[in-house]
Amino acid sequence: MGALRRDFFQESTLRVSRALLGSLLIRQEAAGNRLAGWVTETEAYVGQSDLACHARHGKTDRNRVMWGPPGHAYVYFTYGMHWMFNVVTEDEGRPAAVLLRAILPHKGIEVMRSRRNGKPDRLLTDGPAKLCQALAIDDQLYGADVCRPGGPLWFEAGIEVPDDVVTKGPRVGLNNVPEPWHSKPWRFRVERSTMEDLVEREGVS
DNA sequence: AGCACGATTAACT
DNA sequence: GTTAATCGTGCTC
Repeated sequence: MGALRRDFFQESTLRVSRALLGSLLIRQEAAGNRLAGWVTETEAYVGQSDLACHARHGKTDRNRVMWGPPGHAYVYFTYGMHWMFNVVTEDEGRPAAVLLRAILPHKGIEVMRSRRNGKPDRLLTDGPAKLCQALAIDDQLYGADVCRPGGPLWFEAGIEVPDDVVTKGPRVGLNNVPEPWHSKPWRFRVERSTMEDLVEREGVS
């Protein structure tokens, strides 16, 4: 299984968003914990013209990493309590990123349970802030290179997800975003149970 | 300097 | 279905 390289992310954000489904997100902590999960939900945020994208106001201290080279982590804090994790896409100078919205836990589930305060397993990583809590992703990982296996965070090629089980729909949580951006079908999702079936079929232990 | 609001979550009716 | 929690960010004055 190969790690996803920078050229994987230096691509159309919509294609990267779709292609990340089924890949394995790996979090290696300094303390020694190795956590991992299969990506089951993403959203694409595409440049300054996309009025849902944080790049819409131009480059700021918070979003500057989106203007940098692809394959780096854009981590931000919101609602006064939650962290969100994105991967920067497209060519350097073009601000765009994919938001990681959900994963299916694979390794380190005990650690995830404790971080998530003993919540039921199906609620451990089924939201963008939940997966950040479970994987201990916060501002320390701002700008981290996710193309370095053995670093704090990277992706490996995982399970192939066929088109007929992928749901495309509008991005969620965009309260004051005008059309047409509000309704662009830039959210990509696989049902948890479907992902479990695909994993089992693949015979991954 | 002040203010409205957020790429959410959990708890509640 | 509704709503509080909680504070950094970016906009307006």
